Amino acid sequence: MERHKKKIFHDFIAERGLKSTRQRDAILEAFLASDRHLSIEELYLHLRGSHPGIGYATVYRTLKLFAESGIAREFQFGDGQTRYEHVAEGEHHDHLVCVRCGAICEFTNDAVEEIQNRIAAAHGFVIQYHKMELYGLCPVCQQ
Amino acid sequence: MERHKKKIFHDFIAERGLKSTRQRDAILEAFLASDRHLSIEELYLHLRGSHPGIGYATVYRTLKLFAESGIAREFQFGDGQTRYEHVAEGEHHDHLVCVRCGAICEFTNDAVEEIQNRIAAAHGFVIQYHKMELYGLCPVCQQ
DNA sequence: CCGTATAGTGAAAGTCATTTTCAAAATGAG
DNA sequence: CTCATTTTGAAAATGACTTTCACTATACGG
Repeated sequence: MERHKKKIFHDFIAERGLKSTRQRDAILEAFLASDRHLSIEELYLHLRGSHPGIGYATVYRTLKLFAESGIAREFQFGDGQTRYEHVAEGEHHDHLVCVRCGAICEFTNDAVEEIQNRIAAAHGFVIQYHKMELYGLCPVCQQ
Repeated sequence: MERHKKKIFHDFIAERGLKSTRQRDAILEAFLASDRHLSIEELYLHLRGSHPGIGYATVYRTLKLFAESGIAREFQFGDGQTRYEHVAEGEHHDHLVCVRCGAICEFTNDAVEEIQNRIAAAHGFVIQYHKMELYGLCPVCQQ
């Protein structure tokens, strides 16, 4: 899976005539090894340990490339920071977000996909993707 | 309905020991008379016509109060601006967003509420609210 | 290997939406 | 009306990103 994503990204790089650099590899490595739903700042701080000298701007630019290549997806949960999560081919999931501690939990639900299609049809939209987020208190924060 | 929202807001103001000012009234008026899903900038520009002199900061501050009082809800659709929409008591709706022209269309669906409860129960969350957004092409943008 | 065109990098400056600061003005309880 | 308190507008500050720019690294054609 990780090997697969690396290949996807390298193919993407090659296809666009971009170059493979130690920074991009380091960031890809860190991203794949990371928790899902990392913010750029979190990833940047994480990287500083093993690869000092990698700049903020490079992390931003590289994460954008990940998103374009399809191995990552941008996400915003209202805390003002963009987060990037891993994308598994063919799998779609949605999120539960704890309003107190910020914990993010994933779930998949087929019924959601079905509803989406019904609603889209009713309004004449051609859907490309959807987001569903449930906000509330996680088990821990309920005390 | 609008009268009702004004009352809710004034009660909220009173309850918190805040003051009622001409600016807040003007902004409330403009907000209630507006299209739904207005960004702060749009509302600000709209207000400049009838109430020049109202500052950007005041519009921001006041919209936040609307959200706190429950008559408005903050929303982000990935275009970098926060939008505020009217909240009708007891009614919840979700959105269809056109990825090309930015048109926002509302829909309500009871099945969504039911799914939400099932998923929340499965993960031990106590849900406070949810967001569901379907992104795609609106009928016009499909050509 | 090596030269070179081209892309990438880091630091710092620039954006842009939103927030805060602060001195002056308005509100409203008494 | 008085005065503590809240608001306000303008401008400065913030914070998350983006761009700029001079310098460096990559990779393809010899």
